[in-house]
Amino acid sequence: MVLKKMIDRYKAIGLKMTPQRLAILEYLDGNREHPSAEDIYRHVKKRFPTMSRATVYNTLETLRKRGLIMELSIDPMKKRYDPNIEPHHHLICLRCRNVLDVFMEFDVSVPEEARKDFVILGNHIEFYGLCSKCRNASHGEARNKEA
Amino acid sequence: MVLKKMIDRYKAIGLKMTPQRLAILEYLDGNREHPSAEDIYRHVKKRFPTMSRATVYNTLETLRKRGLIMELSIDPMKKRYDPNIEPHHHLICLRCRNVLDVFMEFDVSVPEEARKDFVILGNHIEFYGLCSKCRNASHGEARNKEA
DNA sequence: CTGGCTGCAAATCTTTTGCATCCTG
DNA sequence: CAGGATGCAAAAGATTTGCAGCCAG
Repeated sequence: MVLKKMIDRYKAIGLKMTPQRLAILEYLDGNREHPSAEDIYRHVKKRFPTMSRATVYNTLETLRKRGLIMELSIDPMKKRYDPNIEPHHHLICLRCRNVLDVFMEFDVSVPEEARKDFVILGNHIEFYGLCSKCRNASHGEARNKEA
Repeated sequence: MVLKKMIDRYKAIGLKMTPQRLAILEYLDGNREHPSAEDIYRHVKKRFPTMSRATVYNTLETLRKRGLIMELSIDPMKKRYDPNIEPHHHLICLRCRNVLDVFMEFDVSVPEEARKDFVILGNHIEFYGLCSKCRNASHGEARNKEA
């Protein structure tokens, strides 16, 4: 269970565990939907009516800074978050913006000369295309404006 | 000259060429800075004081839909645009968010079974790290909040 | 107890939209 | 001269910030 590990790490760093944060951590645990801050807010607010966006944003930023979650630039309009911090890549549906994980390693080393003056610390591959739902539907499901 | 080609294509599609749009196209022509809408707005406004953001956003969206420019999700906070529509990848500085082009091809094919139900139309690799400026400076240059 | 956390509100930044007017083709 | 384009203002969406009060450690 990743959640317990997260909580332990969380406390180990000296952060306080509040019920609000626990709810956020629980929601993120094992979540494969790459939710946005708003997604998270809407979800946790159900059981936590007093929850505020500020708390969600604060918590996400804290988790990100401590390396417990990853911030994704997959969506042009908003940040999305991934609780899976192991290096992996993504399949992104151009139509509905759903995101699937790709757990594979690729050899994408950039030759010395091409990266002169630039220290490469990691990489991330976005594969873009159409998920099965959107592929079979020339209508609906769309959350963006490809055209 | 890419600009002339852009203008020709622009007209060929049946779009009207206005001085404002020409200014935007000129600014984008050969631009390697991967500017945001605001960057473009600020620049063209200098010579075109009446220029409005709406015009910039309208034009960028039109260009994108017609495939004359690419919209990049490189920056978590805003869209950035690339007039170079040939497939290529990017080196992204985590500190100052500057972006360098990488004109290389990589073999990143995803095995059939791994992409079942997902039609892959393309890919884009983000290499993240530190540019030379930021590498040598533990201060300044920062446009974001890595920590 | 105390510093970090919460939540509300206000502010900021990016992008979109409505609409009257303008101007390219 | 028609329909697309412009520009202004207002709205919407995403995120940040200020601050008083709260609570986990």
